[in-house]
Amino acid sequence: MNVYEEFQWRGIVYDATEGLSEVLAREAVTAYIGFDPTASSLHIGSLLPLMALARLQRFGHVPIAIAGGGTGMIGDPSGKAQERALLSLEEIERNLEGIRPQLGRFLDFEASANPARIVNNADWLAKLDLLGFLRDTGKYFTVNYMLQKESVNRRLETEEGISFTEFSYLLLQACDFLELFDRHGCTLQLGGSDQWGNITAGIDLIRKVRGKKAHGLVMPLMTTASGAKFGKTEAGTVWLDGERTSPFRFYQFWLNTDDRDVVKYLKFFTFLDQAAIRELEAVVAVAPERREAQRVLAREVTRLMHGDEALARAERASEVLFGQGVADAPIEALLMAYEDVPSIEIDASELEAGMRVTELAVRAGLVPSASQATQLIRGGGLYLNDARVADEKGRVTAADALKGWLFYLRKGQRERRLVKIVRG
RNA sequence: GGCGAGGUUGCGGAGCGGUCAAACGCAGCAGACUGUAAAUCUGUCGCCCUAGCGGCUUCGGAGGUUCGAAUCCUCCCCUCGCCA
Repeated sequence: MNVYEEFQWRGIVYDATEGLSEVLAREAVTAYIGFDPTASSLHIGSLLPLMALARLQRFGHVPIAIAGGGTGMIGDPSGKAQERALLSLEEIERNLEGIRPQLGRFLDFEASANPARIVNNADWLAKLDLLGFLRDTGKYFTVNYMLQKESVNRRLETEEGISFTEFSYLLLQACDFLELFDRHGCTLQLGGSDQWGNITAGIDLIRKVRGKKAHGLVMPLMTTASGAKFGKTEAGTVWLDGERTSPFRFYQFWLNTDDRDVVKYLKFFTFLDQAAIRELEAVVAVAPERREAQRVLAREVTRLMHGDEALARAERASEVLFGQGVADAPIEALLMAYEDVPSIEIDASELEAGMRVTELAVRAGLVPSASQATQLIRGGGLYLNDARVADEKGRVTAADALKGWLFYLRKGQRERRLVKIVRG
């Protein structure tokens, strides 16, 4: 099996250029994907392309990840209904620093035959001079061609329109592809399906300027069966950065995958082979309540992203918090959970006179204000140490804490906070 | 440039002098049911608190009329149609 077939059975080929399948079967190809430095961490929306690079490398091809320091200065209009605010240079630099190690996690730079690379397109885009750019690149593209690109066309129909800046984005990404073709013999670009226009622009440029054939492959945009945005939870975006989204949360996110999506996700986000996934699929069909597939998915992806140790902790914390009942849990288990669940500390002295439950919930970060805590309690959605809080005016003291030192707060089923009492 | 329609709470979309923090749908949050699922049903859904026929800030912007304006008037800004 070659990578293309691998991609196909996994369902990640949304569209590809003619002949790509043959090329991938025949030779080792250098391929790239660009990542935008719009935040200091990637989120799980980037997981699919990251995995695609990793798979390519496993099949002997050479992966290049572009950290878009140059394109990030302009802003990709693809998939965006509105013009975006420009990022400052410092922001971009900071974001790149956060993103680089995340890219590295999926790639092997030591492979002797096909080591991966990370490059920053600012290295060449920043050096372009306007006149040179207009003559060397601009001349190869008609405005007519650019207007036909969906990303541009859609924006032409909006009230806001599209700035010349973002309109030009297409050409920059085309330059990237040409540059990587020249520097590293890169002949394949991958991306989300919204990138098709940008990718084909690069292919066209390479053909016109170098007379060579390059390829593109785009992957489906992530959607969930319930129609909600993929990667968003009550708590917000699911980031790859463990500081932003703890491994515990990350693990929980995958564990909560809809039955209808789980097989798809296993194909997308794990290295499990066809047979293993088919087996899990069968379990989902016969005994969905076991959530075996979700468990495996959560385990695989968490391990990949955060490592074995963090995975073990996330699993244990999950067991304690979702298992038999926190009140009966052994102290070591609680301590362990304390490490992984969002938590705060409060001083024992603050509890002497009794603290309002509502304030405790606010302090723990479970709700933004006492008002909302009150509403939550009225709706029956706030739990203290696994018991529903009934009195919105109730107070707690150290005597109410588990083992005398821990409060376990819960909002509904999934949002949890721990509050540790410290003396000092 | 002329004529017409319009800008409402995350989105969509009612309201057109008081009873409007503003119908309804979606999204969100919580409850029931369950499998830490989906679907469904229920509640909630501007912000705050000492939770009350409570306070504060909203209906493109600025003024004005009125006891009282999202609703009326004036000017301005911005969209969308049609005509030129």
